[in-house]
Amino acid sequence: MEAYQSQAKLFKVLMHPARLAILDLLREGEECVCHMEAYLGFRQAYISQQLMILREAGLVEDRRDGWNIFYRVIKPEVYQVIDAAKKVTGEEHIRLPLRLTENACTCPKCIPVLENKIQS
Amino acid sequence: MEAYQSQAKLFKVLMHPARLAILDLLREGEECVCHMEAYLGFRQAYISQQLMILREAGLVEDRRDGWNIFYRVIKPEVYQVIDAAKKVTGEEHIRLPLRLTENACTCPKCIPVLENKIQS
DNA sequence: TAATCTTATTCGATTATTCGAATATGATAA
DNA sequence: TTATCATATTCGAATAATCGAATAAGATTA
Repeated sequence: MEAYQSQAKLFKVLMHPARLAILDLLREGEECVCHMEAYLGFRQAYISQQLMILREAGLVEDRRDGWNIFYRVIKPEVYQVIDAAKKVTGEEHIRLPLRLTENACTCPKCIPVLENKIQS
Repeated sequence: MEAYQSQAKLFKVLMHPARLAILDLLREGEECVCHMEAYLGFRQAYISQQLMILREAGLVEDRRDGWNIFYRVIKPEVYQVIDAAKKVTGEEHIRLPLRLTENACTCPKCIPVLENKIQS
């Protein structure tokens, strides 16, 4: 039965809507926490809590760049699990539009946009 | 965010070792409850509880045959989810040997064996 | 109908998860 | 070195999951 423990643990990590949303947001590459905050509409501390769980499960890793911390998925195989689950539930994949608002946060990905606005 | 609720619900069902073991046992077709009892070593009521959760999730269905009730998986796509999870956890698939003991229970699958013993 | 069989359900104590509020941490810029 | 920024952590109350024990349900045979 112990053979099923590690699988069960993975499913336990994936059983939460917010964590699934975060993983979906990271499909195309790393994002900083402030982006997740802006795009998903959760409080910062709440996102950080979910990221901690994903981190402890070994699914994501973080990297600091100046003031911001960027998260990326280090086990891309997890998307096969998620996509297979979508087939079971018969759910359409609704992709959130990235860059909802261009100045959602002040990370290096958004800063250039702000600077353009200031200069013009 | 509601888009992730049904996926999360599926993972919630799969996050339990006993339920994963039951699903694995049903890979090759239907089995009666007494078989699961004998092969998995759980109490009957416990197995029945887990089967109820699998049933309510729409993953399995039951069928009565005389005294026994046979369960079968009605969403075989769920095995793609489980197998994808195994790749993430890096776990070997340890298949339980079916028919551990031939007279584990008295369901129609085992009865012939018992009758042979009596006749000989 | 009564006895017997398999399976299902209910109850409840224990343990785990969720998530808001408050606060800590630690890098950075002045 | 102090203020400020993004992010992390801790705490705790509400809610949900787990699983043993007891018992119910419902088909079947005598």
